[in-house]
This record gives sequence, C-alpha cells and structure tokens, in this order.
Amino acid sequence: MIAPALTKNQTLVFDVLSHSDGPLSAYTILDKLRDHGFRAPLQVYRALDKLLERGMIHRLESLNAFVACAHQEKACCGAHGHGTVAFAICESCGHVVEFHDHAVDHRLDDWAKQRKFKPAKTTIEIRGLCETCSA
Amino acid sequence: MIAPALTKNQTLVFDVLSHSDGPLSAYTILDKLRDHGFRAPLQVYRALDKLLERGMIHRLESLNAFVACAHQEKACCGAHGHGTVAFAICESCGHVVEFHDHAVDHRLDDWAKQRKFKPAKTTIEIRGLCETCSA
DNA sequence: CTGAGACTGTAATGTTATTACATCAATTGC
DNA sequence: GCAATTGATGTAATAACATTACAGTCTCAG
Repeated sequence: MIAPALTKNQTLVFDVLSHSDGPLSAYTILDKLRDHGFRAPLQVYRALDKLLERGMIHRLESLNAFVACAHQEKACCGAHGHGTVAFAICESCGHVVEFHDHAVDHRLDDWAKQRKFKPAKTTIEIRGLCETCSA
Repeated sequence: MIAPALTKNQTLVFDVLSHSDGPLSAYTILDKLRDHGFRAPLQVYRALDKLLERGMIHRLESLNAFVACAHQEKACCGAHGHGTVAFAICESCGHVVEFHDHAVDHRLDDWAKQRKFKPAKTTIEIRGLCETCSA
C-alpha cells in the first residue's frame, strides 16, 4: 500500500509548515501562499485534512494551529505510527516540542479498556514555559 | 483565603453548565441566557474566564466547549486540585467523562522536569466512542 | 467515450473569540 | 466626605477560525 504523491496544494501547504519554526494557523498559511495562487481558506483546509490523514502534520487543539510532524518525511505517526503524539508548547516563545511516551499511552489505553471506551484520537498538550524562556 | 461569592453573571453561566448533560459552547450558553438579559458573547466569556480560574469548570480544547467540573461544588480541581484533568469524549453521543490519572500526571511531570519545561496547563482529551455507542 | 472519483476554485456563511470604549458599584486611603 | 482605584458590567464592532454549497477540471477504468 503505497501512498499516492501529494497534490500541488498539499505540497505547498506541507512545505510551508515544514519550513516554519513554529505552529501556523490555517489563515497564516493562506497568507503565505497567496503568491502561489491561494485565495480561499478552503484550499488550505482541504490540504491540511489530507496531510492530517497521512500523519504528516499535527493539529494543536489548544492553539488552533498546525505543525509538521517532527519525524520528518516518514509518515511515521500515521496509521502505522507509534501511538499518541504529545506536545509541549512554550507560551512565551511559541516553540513546540513533539514527543511520545509509551507509558502514558499505555496508561490511557488501560483506562479506556476498563471503561470499554474506543479511542479514536487522543490529544495531549502541555502549555507552559520552555527552559530558555523560564530562565 | 476564602473565595469571594460568584457574581450574578458567573452564577448564571455556572448554573447552565452544571445543569447540562454535556459540554456547551459559549454561544450556546449565550442563547440559553438571553432571557436572563445576556446580549453579547463577552458577558459569557468573562464569566467563563472567572469560573475557569477557580477550577469550577473546564474547557474542552478539542470541542471549543465547556463543562462543569465533575467534582461538584468543591473547587477541587483548581489551584489546590489533584493534578491534571483528563477527558474521554464520545463523538457519537457527546457524553464526556472526566477523570484523573496520577500515573499519567507523574509521567508527564517527569518529562517536563527532564527538559526543564515549566507546565502551566495540561490538556488530555481522548475522543472516541463510549461503551454504549460502540455496542 | 463516458461515468466515477478525487482535486480544485470561488463565494458565502457559520462559529468562536477578542478589542475598544463607556458605565456603574464597591473599596480604600487621605 | 471624597478622589482614586479596582472589578464587574453593557454594547458594538471586529478579528480569527472553519464549513457549506456549488461548479468546474482532471484522470482513469471499463
């Protein structure tokens, strides 16, 4: 099962995200792509949806923003991925660190199993101050 | 340090949330309070902010909605609370279960300590299907 | 060729949240 | 008493985020 190539719009959106040093909102992406012919939010949202499906990008729920997956180029976190992605978000500098913690995943899975809850997507986001900004 | 009484608007908003069987958006709350003189979103958002500060309600980031804290009447999850709150959200029936898992908290704290990241607020939300809806 | 499916373009609209400014009431310090 | 401060409120306008609806294009299997 080989993933099809990205379309032009998907490529443009992914490039913007992967070259950014922080999360971007859909509208910020739109603005950055006006020169490439983007005119409406839907062009961005459609591309974002596909990239999310593939696990190439992540959505930060607490920011309404998007980041490229830290495991560059591998689609590693998608359907075949290693569990839930977690984020630490610095509220001062905006920097985001993506991490995975198997123990946390396992613990949440256990909770779900006990309640017979079927998880579809799990969000873990820690907002605070990074080492640099809290110094 | 005794908490001051809730103001009229705060009380109205809290009552709506605590009598609801599911999460409500700010605008849904606004509609429910029109009869009580609410006319603008800001009246709701201001009350929500104060209630969040006290830990009497929680915000569900992945839904842009709000719920009353499950530990009724105690302000238990606020400044003196027992760590991070987690939620399981059924995407079919909308039901939300609030829970606390000390092991998960501890694990995320460890991660933060190692990176010298200072957490301010942590969001954990599992979206999926509850037992009833997946049957 | 043609019909199905996936992607695109555009406009309009819906939903969520904030900024700006004016007013009112309670509290505090002089 | 009476400024000065603080915190809550009311209203309007706007900003920010996201979706619906509809039409056109492209590709490919049959």
